[in-house]
Amino acid sequence: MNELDRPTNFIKHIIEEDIKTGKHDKIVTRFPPEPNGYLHIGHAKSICLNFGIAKEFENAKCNLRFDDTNPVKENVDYVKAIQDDIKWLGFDWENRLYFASDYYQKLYEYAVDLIKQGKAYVCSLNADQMREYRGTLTEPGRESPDCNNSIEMNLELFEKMKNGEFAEGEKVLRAKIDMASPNINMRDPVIYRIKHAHHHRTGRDWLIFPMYDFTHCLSDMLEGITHSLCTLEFEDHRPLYDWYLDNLNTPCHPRQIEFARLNLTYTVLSKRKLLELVEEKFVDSWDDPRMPTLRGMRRRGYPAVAIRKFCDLIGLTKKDSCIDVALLENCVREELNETSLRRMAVLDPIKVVITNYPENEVEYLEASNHPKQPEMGKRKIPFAREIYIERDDFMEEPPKKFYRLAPGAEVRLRYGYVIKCEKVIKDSMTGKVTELHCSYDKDTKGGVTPEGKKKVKGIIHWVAINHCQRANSIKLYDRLFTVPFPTQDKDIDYKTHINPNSLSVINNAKLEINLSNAEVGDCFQFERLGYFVVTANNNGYLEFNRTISLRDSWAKV
RNA sequence: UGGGGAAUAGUCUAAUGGCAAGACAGCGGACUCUGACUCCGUUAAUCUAGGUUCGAAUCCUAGUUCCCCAGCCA
Repeated sequence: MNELDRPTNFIKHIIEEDIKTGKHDKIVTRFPPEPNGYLHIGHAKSICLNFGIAKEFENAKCNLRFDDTNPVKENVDYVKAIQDDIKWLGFDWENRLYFASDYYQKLYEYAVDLIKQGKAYVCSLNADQMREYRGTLTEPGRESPDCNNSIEMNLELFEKMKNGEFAEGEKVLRAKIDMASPNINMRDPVIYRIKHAHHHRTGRDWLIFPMYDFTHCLSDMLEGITHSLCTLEFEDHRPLYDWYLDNLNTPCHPRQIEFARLNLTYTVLSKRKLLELVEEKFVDSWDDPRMPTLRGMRRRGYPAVAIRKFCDLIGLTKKDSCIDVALLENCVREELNETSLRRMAVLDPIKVVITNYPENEVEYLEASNHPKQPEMGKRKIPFAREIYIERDDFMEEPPKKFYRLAPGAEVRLRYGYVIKCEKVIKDSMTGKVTELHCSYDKDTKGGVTPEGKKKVKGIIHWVAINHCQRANSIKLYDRLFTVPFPTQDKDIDYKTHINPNSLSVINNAKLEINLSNAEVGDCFQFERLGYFVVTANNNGYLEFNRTISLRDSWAKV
């Protein structure tokens, strides 16, 4: 590690220190998703952190562990999708795939141990009563009527819970800690609850399920996790995390460290809200390219490496923060700029006839696949008398500094000739411009400016009408919300800020012919427009998503 | 108003008692067969008030603001 690429954050400092002092000679982290939803960019922060530590430090590993302790919310589809997303992001848990449900038997035994020590009891209070007994933020709670029952009775009742002899909600197992604790998590928290539900891995073998706090610390311990990294809201669960480990006979005691979760401008990142967007049809699905899910971003065309780069750049602290989505977009552009082949495409075509160019002639102009990377090669583009240009690249009454085409004005066709607009033809009914007649200067081919002629500043993209490929659909995506902080005002539903123009579909785009054999997943830069990914090509039936536009300093003025 | 956390340019992150630095965003310019990319320049910050110290973003005291916690969710 040299000075420059030393990725430093407070957690890595702690780990470095733990290695230096000999507290640990190997490091184990874990990424612990609950399989009840799809992964989003916020999870990517945690994945990059945990797996990044495993990559960065010697003798370090990161486990993937599904935190599957709530059978009613979880299912195998999520389990599969999550693994798929992590692989796509570029990380590997090798043979260390674990499930909290694998530990159910051991967890049960630990719970029995707690009962035998007189530190856990079966409680008959129902949910409402328990809430009442718990007290409030400012008032202490009251002890459960069951908290002094005998160990024998508790063992027997817990056994019955396990055997399905009680209905859901009838009993719970609770830790006996302190009903007057200022930390509400310590007021005799629930350890096990009854759920007569089908679990995606254990089926009906278990009818009682351990709660997060109990499960998580013990799973960490069983796997020999050294540093258990989680988000800030678990900070006041740490005393409970430690309590379970301190009160059970365990070979190690992982350290929980909390960091701030990711927030991004112009988006929402809570599973609940994302689910709402899907269910209420604001987007098509979890993998809609407007979603901040990893699947959505993947479909949108975001490269995994760009997301990893982003996660490196944003840093890691305990401060609540909101990252400007422009930083993510910058990472995407930076990566795509390096790797994408250049092509030409006209999204909103207007016909141009080059009146002094011979009819029926076709010539093939040479164009480079990447202006800065000659090793990416060249290709030929057919040019003829009739072409399409972008409607935006012509203005009848251009403002100052408009470098493109206008009546009497000259512009260069990218990789081709300089043309001059001689005549504008309009629809007599609507007044809409339907066609432009231009002349070309044959001495200007391929970027040449003849001696004594003034250099033309404007350069526009084009395709030849009879030698192009239609794009059946190009989806243009924009930010999902119109305001940077959609959830900021608690009195206004964040969904009122949804951008009505977050998706527009173009059905009449014309592509350079070289795109006709593009393959699904290929990314291209359409020159002057943006980066586009191929989402379908069925014998010339072509579809694209626009991943992101190019920066456009003209649009600003 | 109980407990737990956090405060550095517009945003995010460094600086661990010794020149407040970097990225993104913004602005200006150069370059350019992409109004892209690249390059150069530039605006802009230590929550407040005291204290310790030759010296404080950093240590101490008091305050202010913001976030989290009362699921048999994670």
